[in-house]
Amino acid sequence: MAATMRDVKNRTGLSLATISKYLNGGNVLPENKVLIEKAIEELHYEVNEMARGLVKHQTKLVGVMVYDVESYFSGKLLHYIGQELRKHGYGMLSCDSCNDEEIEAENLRFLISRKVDGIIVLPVSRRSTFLKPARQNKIPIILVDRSFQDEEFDCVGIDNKIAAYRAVEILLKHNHRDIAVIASNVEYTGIERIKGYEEAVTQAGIPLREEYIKTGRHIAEVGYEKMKELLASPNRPTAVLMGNYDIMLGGVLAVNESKFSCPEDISLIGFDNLMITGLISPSWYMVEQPMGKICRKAVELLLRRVEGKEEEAPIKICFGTKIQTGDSIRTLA
Amino acid sequence: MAATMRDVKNRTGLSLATISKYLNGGNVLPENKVLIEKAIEELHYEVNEMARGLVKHQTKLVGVMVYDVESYFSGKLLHYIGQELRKHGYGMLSCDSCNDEEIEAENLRFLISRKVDGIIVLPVSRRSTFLKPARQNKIPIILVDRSFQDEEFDCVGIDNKIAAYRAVEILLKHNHRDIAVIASNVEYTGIERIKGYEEAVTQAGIPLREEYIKTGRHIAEVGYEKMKELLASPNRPTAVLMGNYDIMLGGVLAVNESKFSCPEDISLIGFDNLMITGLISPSWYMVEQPMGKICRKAVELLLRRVEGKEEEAPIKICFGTKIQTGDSIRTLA
DNA sequence: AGAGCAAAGTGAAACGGTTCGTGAGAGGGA
DNA sequence: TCCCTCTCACGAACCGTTTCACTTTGCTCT
Repeated sequence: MAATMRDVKNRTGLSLATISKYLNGGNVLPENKVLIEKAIEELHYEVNEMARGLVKHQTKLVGVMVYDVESYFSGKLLHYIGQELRKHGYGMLSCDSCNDEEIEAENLRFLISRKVDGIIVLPVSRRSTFLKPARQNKIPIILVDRSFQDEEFDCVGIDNKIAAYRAVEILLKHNHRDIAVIASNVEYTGIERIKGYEEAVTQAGIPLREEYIKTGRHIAEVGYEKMKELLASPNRPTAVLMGNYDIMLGGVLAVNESKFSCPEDISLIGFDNLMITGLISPSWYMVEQPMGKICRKAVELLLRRVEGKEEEAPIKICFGTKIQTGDSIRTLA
Repeated sequence: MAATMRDVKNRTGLSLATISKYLNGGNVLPENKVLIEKAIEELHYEVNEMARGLVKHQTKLVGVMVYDVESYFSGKLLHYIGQELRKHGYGMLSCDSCNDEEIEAENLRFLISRKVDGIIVLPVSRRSTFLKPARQNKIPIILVDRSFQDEEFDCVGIDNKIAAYRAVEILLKHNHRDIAVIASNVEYTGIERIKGYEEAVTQAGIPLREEYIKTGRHIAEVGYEKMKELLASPNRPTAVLMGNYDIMLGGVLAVNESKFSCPEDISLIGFDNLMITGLISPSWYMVEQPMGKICRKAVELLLRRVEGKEEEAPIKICFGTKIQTGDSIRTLA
């Protein structure tokens, strides 16, 4: 059995209150300080954060729910958020929603029963209803990357419409006019990106074509299937915007398997940066999100809520994006 | 403030003991059961796992420490372990050691003060000394993938020597004789793999060449640098075994940047499977670890320790590996 | 020397659960 | 009808901290 404060008390002859004061940085006589430190050392005493949490009504634990840990984007997010949280003395309880709304709802209950101080969520669901139990328990929530229309939550991310708009702009500058998009239509983010695409194309005076707008779930398989459809089409586009990391993964796989090559036959621009960029030939044009900044801001915002400066209004924070250049776009005549 | 058992008690008129019995699946009169369920529903009551843990001396939390979350291997591991843990009602507290021994030691203290029930670790350090505090606190520990020589811990992984041996065997079968290896020499796993390489080469009657054995830290940069050295060497090898995922990442990057191409000029075989395999041309030969199995076993073993069947002796479990074929090896005349 | 006052120390009551030893009531057999 | 047994319910103690309201200690100042 691990040592407790009572053991330290017995060894030093001091009271629990004094030990507690020492542990929390209060003033203690130098000789007592030495005494306590010696006892802690000898007993290998470590504060029981659980007991502390019980009386302080905080666990120093933050729940992080991501739509799919296997996705590179989620993994990266977990990395940054975990690091940032630790810096502030918080632990991270991560949950994988496996792209499944039911699992997501169940994960939330789990986090609530764990009494986490706050939750950061990169959601699967399109509607915020599943977050209700957390609301009822007054647990602060920060949305990352994806937002909802139907209710007001704090949210940190990028302006997806503008980001997609800029990506299409690049393609237009290379004289492409037959531009398609493959994106997710199951979450707000994807829908915004499609809007950005439509706006850019329309503003360039090009009529929108139904067949050039491919949508589906936020998974690699969708990218793969839809890219195949585009390549097989009699009106094969000259360029494609792939609206998120997973779709890009599938899309490029489809191109590699086909008789067409990039950028000779088809120009590509993707979303979200990859660690593996250097491994791929040709290197890609990509819309890059400032993941580090996003995560730092999300944690900062959450902790402000947790520490309870009762600022009511939900805050939405948008960061700008960068375009990473590559060889995946061909300039047309 | 969230509802507590006391609220349920007041609403039902029953005692705390009865509510507790209900919550833990004990027998309660049907009418009381209905009463309790109604109260829980109305109050949105959720058990406070922290308070429960305090008296039961368990947090239902497992710490998982990985050497570097950014590494694909670590991410995958976290995914499987987290999933498995949840299945058993445990939460996962994940820590990133950032390839730094000091951070690793600090993370351990963090987990101990969090009173985790057990720890699964994919270590950075080569020596087990940093795990001492956990030992003193009698927290069960399972090592995954990497092991130590100097002390006895439970460990789940693969037989690294044999895996590397088999990889070299493949190269030999394709008539390669000038075979180099790039691997990590900072941890047991890498050292074992180098041994497997040496054994296979020696047994084929080929003398070992100092210049063909490149070692360094377990990071992509090492793979990049060492591969460059090999390619620039007057005795350029015809084939290279890349001893882990990160080194492979760097190694392939170096080849792509060079005037040489794979498999025409140089044959490659790597370690650990990638999600992105399909994206890369040529597709790679790789030694594949059964990650799912490894993680399931690690969790199973840990939970057995946690539940305290006091089997003393440390257990080492080795799974077999598979070779994934690809186009990255050329058959020599 | 004695009053006054910080600074440091203390005991006890929480926090939200579990569990153990008892007690009350229902049902069954003689 | 009485006794025994079985099922549920209950009160109180406890888990390892923090914190509140005091008390003690040791100085300084007059």
